[in-house]
Amino acid sequence: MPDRDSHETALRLIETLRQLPRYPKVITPQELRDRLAAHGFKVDIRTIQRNLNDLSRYYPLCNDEKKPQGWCWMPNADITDLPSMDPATALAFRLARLHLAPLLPATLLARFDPYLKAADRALGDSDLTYRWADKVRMVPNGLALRPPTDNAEIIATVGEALLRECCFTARYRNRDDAERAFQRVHPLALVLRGPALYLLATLDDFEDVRQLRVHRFLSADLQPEQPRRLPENFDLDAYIRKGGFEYPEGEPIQLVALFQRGAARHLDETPLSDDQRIVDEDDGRVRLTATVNDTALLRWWLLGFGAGVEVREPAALRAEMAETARRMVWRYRPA
Amino acid sequence: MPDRDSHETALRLIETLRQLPRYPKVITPQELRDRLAAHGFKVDIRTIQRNLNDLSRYYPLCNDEKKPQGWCWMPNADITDLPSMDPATALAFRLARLHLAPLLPATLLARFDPYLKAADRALGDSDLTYRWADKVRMVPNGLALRPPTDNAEIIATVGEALLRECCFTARYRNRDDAERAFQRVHPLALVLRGPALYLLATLDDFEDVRQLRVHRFLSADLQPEQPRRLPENFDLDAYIRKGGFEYPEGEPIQLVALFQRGAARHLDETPLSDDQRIVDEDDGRVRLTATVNDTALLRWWLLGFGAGVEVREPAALRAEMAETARRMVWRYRPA
DNA sequence: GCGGTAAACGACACTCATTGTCGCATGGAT
DNA sequence: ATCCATGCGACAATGAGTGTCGTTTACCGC
Repeated sequence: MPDRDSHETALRLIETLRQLPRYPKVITPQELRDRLAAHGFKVDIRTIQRNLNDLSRYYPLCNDEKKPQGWCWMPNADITDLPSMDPATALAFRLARLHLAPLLPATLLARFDPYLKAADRALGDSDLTYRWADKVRMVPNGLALRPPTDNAEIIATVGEALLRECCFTARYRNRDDAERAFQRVHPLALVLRGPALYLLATLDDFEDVRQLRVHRFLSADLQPEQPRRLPENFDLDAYIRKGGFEYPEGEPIQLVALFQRGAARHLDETPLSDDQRIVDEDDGRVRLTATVNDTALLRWWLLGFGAGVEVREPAALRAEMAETARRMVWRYRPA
Repeated sequence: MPDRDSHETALRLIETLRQLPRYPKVITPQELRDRLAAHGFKVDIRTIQRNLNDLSRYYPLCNDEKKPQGWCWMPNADITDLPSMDPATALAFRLARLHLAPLLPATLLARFDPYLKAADRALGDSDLTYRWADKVRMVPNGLALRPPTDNAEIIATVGEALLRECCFTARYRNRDDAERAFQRVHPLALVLRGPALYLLATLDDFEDVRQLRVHRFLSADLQPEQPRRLPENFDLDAYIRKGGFEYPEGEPIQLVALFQRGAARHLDETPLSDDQRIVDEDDGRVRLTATVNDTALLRWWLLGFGAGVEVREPAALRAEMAETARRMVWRYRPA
């Protein structure tokens, strides 16, 4: 792309900044030369050395003082977005952060911090001294469970192995605290259930698909040379649908239930299904009709209303609720 | 910052790209000159005009053909991160997206798309043809309610008014479908409850704080000149704590409950509280002890287990659960 | 329709930032 | 100790980027 007014230098410098990895990883000027050449920038190594030194005066770059220099962004370098973040996106990040705080492992959540900082900066730039902190909140509508503590490196390794479709070696702590070591973990998929992160994988030479809690790994080391083995006919969606994670997908049913008016209020605004209908009853309750899947979660959700709901149809579900209620009473029978 | 080897041009071009807003907004070369000058780059307007034309050959920029040209990034322009996204962050975005899909209004969720694209690109760059799509899933651990449909412009306007602490005019549809018009909405805070987004605001000349469902706004127009009025002694946290959103914060209690073993399994890994303890009982159940807040959500969560849980302490809560169970049975009494 | 104003743009010459080359210093490996 | 690769200072060449100026274009008020 050599032309008059091409700003080739500027474009190359931007590409240089893009190619630089963040701290733990580094890149040598030689490698950088190849990468840039692949993007159409053919320059001398000397120029790249100079550029890196120059750029490091304006951006938080650093290099290990090794012989083939390894350059990288400093670990806490701010993120610069092109185009930079607009207020609406900044708001989305703020709100997302509120939602995610109890849902994502802490180390993954921390990955968003530079973006949140970018959001604040994007706002601060335009003479708005204001901060979101005083202006957005979340009111939990579920019980806040503590997300498991985790290890940043291990999650990163597992994610990278999954991505690169290679194995990793690992030590793992069982539910009963027994420690096991695996020579080859063949990662198949990551599954989130609430805040819990599961890895589906086959182990060593075995064929069966196992669920491993990511936060139970004690160590994980990438084996880039060891390609992952994929079991024949593995179908992630089918695995989940069939109940691999305790929540098998149920059949669609036509739910009819009577709610106390207050209890069902927010159903108006966040409906259960697209075809949901709510009509007033004579006794002050409301009748909800909706097509939903017949799952354990549905029961759990209905039970949460306590005596605030009465299932009318289907009859089987009504019977089940009634039976559950009787067993609850029995639980609390006087001794 | 004029110096030998300063790469002043390149730095200025990067800053130019940063200052360019995304599509609906535009910036004129004149304004750009002032902005750049504020960052220490003093150049002729002619140069900026040239730069913009040059840059638009390499980046998706466009200008309305108005007389003072308005330049901007094209609406679907990809995001370039400096430093670019690493695989672990890309993974975090993927997982976050899974969590957020049912929680954020669609138009806010869409704000993340460029970042997800950047994530894919970051991976694709390093010869990994691989896509996350087949490898990450979420298993919902709550009933999936439909997030309300919303309007991108209205959310953006509300967010911006909140941020800039100015009013906006609006038309609003009440719960009972009556339409109201407000000359001045004074935005105080945004509150998320599940997927529902509420604006706390005072209206026109009134002093009382109202809750407005953002997705019920029919229109919203920013009034940048009209500064927001803040009621005296408004305390967002206090407002929520006192039950402004139906979930008043309860007193800490010492919960003791017996769970069926299977039901409590995941409590091991995502505890209720930091001091939670779980011990086996003789009858095959487990005894959970934890300090939690005595809230409606707690009841709702406990009820969800149906007969799978028995609250032992505190006595008041036990009595309440027992009473609820009796009323449930009564609900389902044979006609 | 018409003149006035402001912005955009083409042309051009100047200059200095950027680059490749070369030579020397440094440091690790054989 | 020697060799090789790398980093870096110096320097000269050149051409990219800049300000200036003059012309063209579009818009606005009268």
